[in-house]
Amino acid sequence: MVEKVTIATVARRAGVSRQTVSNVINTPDVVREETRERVREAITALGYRVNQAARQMRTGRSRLIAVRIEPARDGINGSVLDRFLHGLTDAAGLAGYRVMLYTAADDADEIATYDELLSAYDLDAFVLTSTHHGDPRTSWLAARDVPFVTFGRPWGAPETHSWVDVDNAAGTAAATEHLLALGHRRVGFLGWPSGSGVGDARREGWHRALGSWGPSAEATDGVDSGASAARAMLQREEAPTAIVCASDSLALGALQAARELGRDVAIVGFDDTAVAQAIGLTSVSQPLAEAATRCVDLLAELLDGRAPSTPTTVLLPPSLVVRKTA
Amino acid sequence: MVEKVTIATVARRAGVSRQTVSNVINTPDVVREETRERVREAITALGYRVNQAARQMRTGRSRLIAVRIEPARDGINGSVLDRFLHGLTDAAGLAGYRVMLYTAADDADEIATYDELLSAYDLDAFVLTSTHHGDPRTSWLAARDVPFVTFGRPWGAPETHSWVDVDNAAGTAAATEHLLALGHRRVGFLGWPSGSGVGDARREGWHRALGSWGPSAEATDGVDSGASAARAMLQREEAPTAIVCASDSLALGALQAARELGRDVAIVGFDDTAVAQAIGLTSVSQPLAEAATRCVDLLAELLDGRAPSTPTTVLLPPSLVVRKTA
DNA sequence: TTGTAGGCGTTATCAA
DNA sequence: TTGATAACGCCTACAA
Repeated sequence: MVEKVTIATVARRAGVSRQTVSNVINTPDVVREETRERVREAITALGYRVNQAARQMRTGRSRLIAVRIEPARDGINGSVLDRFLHGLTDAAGLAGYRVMLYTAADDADEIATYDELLSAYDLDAFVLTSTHHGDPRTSWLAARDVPFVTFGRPWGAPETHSWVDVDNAAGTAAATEHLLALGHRRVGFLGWPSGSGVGDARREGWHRALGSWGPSAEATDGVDSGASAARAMLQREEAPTAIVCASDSLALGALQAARELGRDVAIVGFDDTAVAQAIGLTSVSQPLAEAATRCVDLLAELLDGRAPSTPTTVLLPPSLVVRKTA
Repeated sequence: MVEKVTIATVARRAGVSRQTVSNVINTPDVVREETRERVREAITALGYRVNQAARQMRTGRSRLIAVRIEPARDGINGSVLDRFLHGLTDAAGLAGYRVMLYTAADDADEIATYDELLSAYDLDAFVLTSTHHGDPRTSWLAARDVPFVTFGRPWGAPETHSWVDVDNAAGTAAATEHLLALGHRRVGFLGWPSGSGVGDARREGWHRALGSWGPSAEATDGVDSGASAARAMLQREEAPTAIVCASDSLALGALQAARELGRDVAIVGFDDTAVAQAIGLTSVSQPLAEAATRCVDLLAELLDGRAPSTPTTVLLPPSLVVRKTA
């Protein structure tokens, strides 16, 4: 084991007090240039690094942010969170923060975890994903003045906190416009049952781009339910020649239905998951790495106390990845 | 902000000294039952929780373990790590540890990160994934007496540390036996170029179950390269009627090739990724949650100093998920 | 079995 | 501009 290098070691080597070393690290401009240089040399020569635990004891801040890792329920859509997490870890590292993971079975469980993480580890902030209507997590955190941002807007709630989200409606709108440009006129929509925020926005984008209501159907997320809903839609009169779907799972189902029926239907999915890449499904892609970076930016603002009085909101445009199915 | 509850608050409320409270927490058997109960009541009544930073200052241990989150390079295989991470976070939580994430561009970068995490956060241990031949990470950690386990055996290196791995050969062997039981006699193998440890083991399992060498081909991982390798294999004389693949990506490629050629070929993939689930691909599934749990078990052993003198190794059997393609 | 004293490495406060 | 001192919350050693 290497001899532990503390601020005292550095101070001795540079011939200054510990406090001066601390100042060089935290408030460099208050130290005379010459002294500062001497201390910096000592720091690099000794390979000194601030001990976070000790710093945390004094400052009450841990430079740790927490995010929940959800089980990949669907499998297909699981990798979305994965990519977001990677981006978050990268961006946080650049800003001098580390990411801690936790799991939770539901909202109540998650709130209990906040409580524990906060008192045991002095967590600096949280990043919440999968926001939804009536989300109890944000108000719990807000009531305790715990800094946080959400990836996903506060559905149905007042915008009292900063958030980052992807413009879901713009995504399906772009998909619809792409299909219209290809010459399709009867562009259908295969979405989730209404009430889910994200799902409603995706339907809304399709409707807006179409300028009217085309054929549409609802199905819970999944390949099989998507297939049967698509089958029904394709067997109606005035069946669509193209379908915009709320997810890659639904799109995959639609693809199966079209194939079974021997119909040539253009299909666009959402999320650009691995499945889409693998089978050549045209899909709407969320800028997850950028979303993660923006989350960290907002968090850093909050933590540095330089946050504007009104919460910042960031709406990122998705992009359409055109492949073989449309 | 709620008033901070420290060990002193608890001591005051229970009418004992701080030391007694500490004993109740860390060495309960040394405290008289009656006192212990009184202290415990105070702890729950006040909602007291040990402050990890302060504890860490004294003990030098952080109850934090770190694991690298890799970018989902392939997309298809990316979710494997995701599921492992989720299991790890769960298991670690149960054992009183938290998981910290980091990213790294390559082995050297990862080693630099170890150094930083160790001195700044006093990390207790690391979980390494994606072990490979000539892996410099394990020796770096071992040289510094840093506790770690690997998910993946030490390919080509002496077994000087504990590891958990999935029996890759058993997976492809089970796939091959399944195909033989279905009546196939010419069972081929589509794998990665030799030299990759995991890939070689998967080929070996196929060979072992077959009892001889059948038709085989090599391709770098990916749908397209898998498709062209499979196409070539299927166009040879004595073409296989079934193919065991080293990954779902390759399997997907093989599926495409078979369809193009109008051939009815049974296909089995590896990893049971989202793609396999979505398209009904029969695939070998790794018990990732269990692998994660075992990693935490081994780590806990190491950290509690109750590790056996020889490293423990755990080899988990994968299972075959039979779907439509075989 | 319980209590007292001291120190882990850092930074805030205040004095020089 | 720099330095001395105290304190963050906890645990180890030792004394009672």
